[in-house]
Amino acid sequence: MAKELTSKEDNYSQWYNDLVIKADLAEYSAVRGCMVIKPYGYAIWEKIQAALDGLFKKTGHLNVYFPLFIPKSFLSKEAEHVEGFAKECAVVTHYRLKNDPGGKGLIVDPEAKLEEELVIRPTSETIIWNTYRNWIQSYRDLPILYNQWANIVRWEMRTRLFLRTTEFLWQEGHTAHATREEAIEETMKILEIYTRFAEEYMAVPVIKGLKTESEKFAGAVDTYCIEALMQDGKAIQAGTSHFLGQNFAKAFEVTFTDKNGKLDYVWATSWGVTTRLIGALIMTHSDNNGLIIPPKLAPIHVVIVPIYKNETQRLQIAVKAEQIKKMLEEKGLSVKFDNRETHKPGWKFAEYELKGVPVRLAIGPKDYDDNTVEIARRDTLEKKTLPQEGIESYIEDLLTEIQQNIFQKALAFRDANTFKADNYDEMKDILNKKGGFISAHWDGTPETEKKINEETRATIRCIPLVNESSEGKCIITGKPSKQRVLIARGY
RNA sequence: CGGGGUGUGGCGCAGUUGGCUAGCGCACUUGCUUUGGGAGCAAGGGGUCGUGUGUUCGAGUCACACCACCCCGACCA
Repeated sequence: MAKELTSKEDNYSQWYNDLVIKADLAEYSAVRGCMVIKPYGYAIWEKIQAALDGLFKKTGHLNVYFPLFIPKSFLSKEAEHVEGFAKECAVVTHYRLKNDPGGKGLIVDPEAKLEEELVIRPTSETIIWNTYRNWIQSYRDLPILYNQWANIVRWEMRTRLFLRTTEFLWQEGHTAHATREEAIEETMKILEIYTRFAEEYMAVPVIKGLKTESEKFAGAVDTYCIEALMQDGKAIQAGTSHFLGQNFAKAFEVTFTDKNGKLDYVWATSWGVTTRLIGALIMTHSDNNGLIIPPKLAPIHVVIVPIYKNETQRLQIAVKAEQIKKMLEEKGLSVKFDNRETHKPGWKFAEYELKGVPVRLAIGPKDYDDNTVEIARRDTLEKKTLPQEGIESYIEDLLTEIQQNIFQKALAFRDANTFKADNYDEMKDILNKKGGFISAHWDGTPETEKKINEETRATIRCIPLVNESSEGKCIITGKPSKQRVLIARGY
């Protein structure tokens, strides 16, 4: 009663906003377009970081940290890159404030103007490649496989919690290679890592694909992505991996001597995922009762709620709860025993459902007498009473099952909302009625792509990598097409 | 930047044609009773009504200006 969520069916976008706020993941800050990520939301981000960081390290990547500030001149060195980011850069022009002589607080000191203005990084390719120039002389210095966890600023016109904010957190990998083949291999390797992470940890099924010319990263030769489908039928890009060719090496004069003594430009990749993943996570699984968090990313796996009528029972049950908590922790699970006396059990049940804790245990007087425990799973809302004996292995298995179940559910949803369209009217009809992924033939031209976007507000999300090649005709122009592309309205 | 909307205790809102003491729900504090699906009763604390100027005997209410935020578009992960 205290916290009513707007229902998904009623207003999806409001449901999402309510959920983020009421589950205490994040809130709006005093700064327009920027959010405060609260402990529970940040805990999910930390889980994401830990898992991805492990996958990066296993494949030989190391973490570094580059500055937040980028000299303005760096950005302009790669022509397409400037074009892509110029419109959304925050710029530092001064380095000092002073008291207003008129007595009205602080003003920017006009004496303290920077000789060269600094851009707050919208991405770090330029400063990193400017630095890599000094680190690379020979093929022996390659490859460089670095990543950084950082914050980024892109001055967005319209923002939404986690999905699009002016400042956001991400990881950006920047690698340098001796050959084109090796750089492409790296690009694909990372795409695989992202796919695995999305599906195995986030339980979000994704489509691997290649971005079209007009959708690719400014400065890349090829941009690969993973695309997921949200419950409202809109697509979201969950990660990108770019093959940068020699574009940045040329812009920053990064050359190396190869085995044959020949001078060449270095080959590059960059790749990233952002706090937007949290938005995708929410929109893939959650329901009208609140969040559903996959066990592998849940800050709390199991919550234990005690139920009692008097002090004797409270103490007895607390002892039992602590025992169970300890057994579960020995299995490596994160367990919260909510023994607050300030809230009633019913309140706690609702609260942890809202927060998406995968498993809830309730122990009351009856359970105490019978050596049982009531176990409730968040994904299906099923409740069972089971013996305390062996509960820890049961829960371990249950968490695995929940992880699989929500993935399967999301996969089934995506499959049920992926449609083939063989003409333009059919496509528009699907878009307007239910949304979802539309698989259709496209003649490959930017003009047709633009027309689709302008007339339907949908975009070509990607050219799927796993794709039966099928001859067909472009749904707009009727020109021949060799394969279908994935079209959807997106976030 | 265009269109729409909202600013009133921490949150969500009501407040009539200007009228005397600014109210309701939630949250908060204290006490008692409660505790297996968001408890009940009682008592209490908390407000420059977004800002400024004006009209008026009198402004939360009317006028003008400004500011902030939210939603919908164009841009984007």
